[in-house]
Amino acid sequence: MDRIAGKAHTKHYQKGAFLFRSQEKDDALYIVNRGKVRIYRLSDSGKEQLVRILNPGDFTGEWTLFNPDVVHEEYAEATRDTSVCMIQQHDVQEFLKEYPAISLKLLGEMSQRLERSARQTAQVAVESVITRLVLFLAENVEPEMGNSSTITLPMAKKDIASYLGTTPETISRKFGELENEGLIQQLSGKRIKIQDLDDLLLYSE
Amino acid sequence: MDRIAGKAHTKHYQKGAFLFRSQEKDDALYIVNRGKVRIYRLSDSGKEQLVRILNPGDFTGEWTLFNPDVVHEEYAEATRDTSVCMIQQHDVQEFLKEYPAISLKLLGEMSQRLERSARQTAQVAVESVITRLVLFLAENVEPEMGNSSTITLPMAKKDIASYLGTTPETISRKFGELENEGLIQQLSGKRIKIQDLDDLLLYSE
DNA sequence: TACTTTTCTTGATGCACGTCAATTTTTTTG
DNA sequence: CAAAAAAATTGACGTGCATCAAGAAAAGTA
Repeated sequence: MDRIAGKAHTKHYQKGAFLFRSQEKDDALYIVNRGKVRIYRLSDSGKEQLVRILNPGDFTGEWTLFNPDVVHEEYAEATRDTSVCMIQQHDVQEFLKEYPAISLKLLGEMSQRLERSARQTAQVAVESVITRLVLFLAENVEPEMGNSSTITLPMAKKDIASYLGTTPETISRKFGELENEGLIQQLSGKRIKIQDLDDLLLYSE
Repeated sequence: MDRIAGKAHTKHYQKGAFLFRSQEKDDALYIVNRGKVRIYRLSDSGKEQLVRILNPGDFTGEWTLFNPDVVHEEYAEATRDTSVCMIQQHDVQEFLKEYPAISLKLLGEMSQRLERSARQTAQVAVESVITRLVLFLAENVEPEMGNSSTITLPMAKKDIASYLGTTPETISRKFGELENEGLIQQLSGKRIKIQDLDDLLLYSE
């Protein structure tokens, strides 16, 4: 750990700053220390698709690690003041060779991400917006007592829209629909009360 | 290599047989030797989404390797007579610990797959069908002389439809559209002639 | 606390694409 | 090669959701 710490740089980003933008990534692994980072892609037509949100402890940059000199097109934007820990590609490679156990951990994380991504694709491809939204909510309930619980949305609704491959307008309407059906209640400050999770999940015609 | 070969089993599947189905996967790594395997998912509503097609040399099963006892929901079906090489999870772990270089290779492969998957999600989410189809074609041209080339579709149109998150009917129509525009020609036997790749790529309103 | 900016909501309208159904073409199989 | 099965095509029709626009609410800032 000490050795790693020795090689790592800490870097601060103000809200709105980019850790990197499409194509101009310097080959490093980024580990979020504090703050929040949106990772998204831009389509040809200029619409953005949210890929993932990085919270403290999460990392990104693995792509350039193992496939340097192949560019890819993600944007990483700090959505609030953020500090990250950067380790250069070269150094990471060293550590991985020296401590194989880290590779195994990494492989575990990567396969989880791959799983999520595949599920995400499948959902966007074949499920209706309301179904995607319900599944999204279900994924974000903190397991609590009983079947009713309240959750705090992990991101703004416009980001949920982007994540689910739809528009803010539609998301707004679908939330309304769920509320009308008595399945959820929209409280203040991104908090949602779910009356009954099973009922909610059943509501996907 | 010898050591690995010693642990590996070879297994044959007839066309239509499943290497594994959702949830009932035995913890092993599958490497395709001969034949072709469709990996897909089933949505709640029963529609399938093609995730990937395995050709000789490709592998799957990494998920259970690093996240055993977590089920996930992919189906792997041999679309023709296929032989695969199976290595038990336990043995793979051993090899990885012993030969760290393999982990690095694996990580490279995984990050490529992750990249593809993320791109796939983004495309399905925000691009129109015709754009997705064009991009799909562009990804499958073998780099050839000049700007015009012919490609052989790597899968049936119905599979392309499933892969791109749409229906066979729509795919059929979009191919027709592209042909009417003089951008491609549909030859016999899954062969497509692309007049000019740049023009094709420009055609995505 | 007032001001600015961002996010969210709501309505009206249109189209891309899914669905159902029927036919044709291609592939598979004995 | 003929018969059967699977895949592809074509038409008619309906709808889920995007889009544009404009106002309301919330969050951020001074």
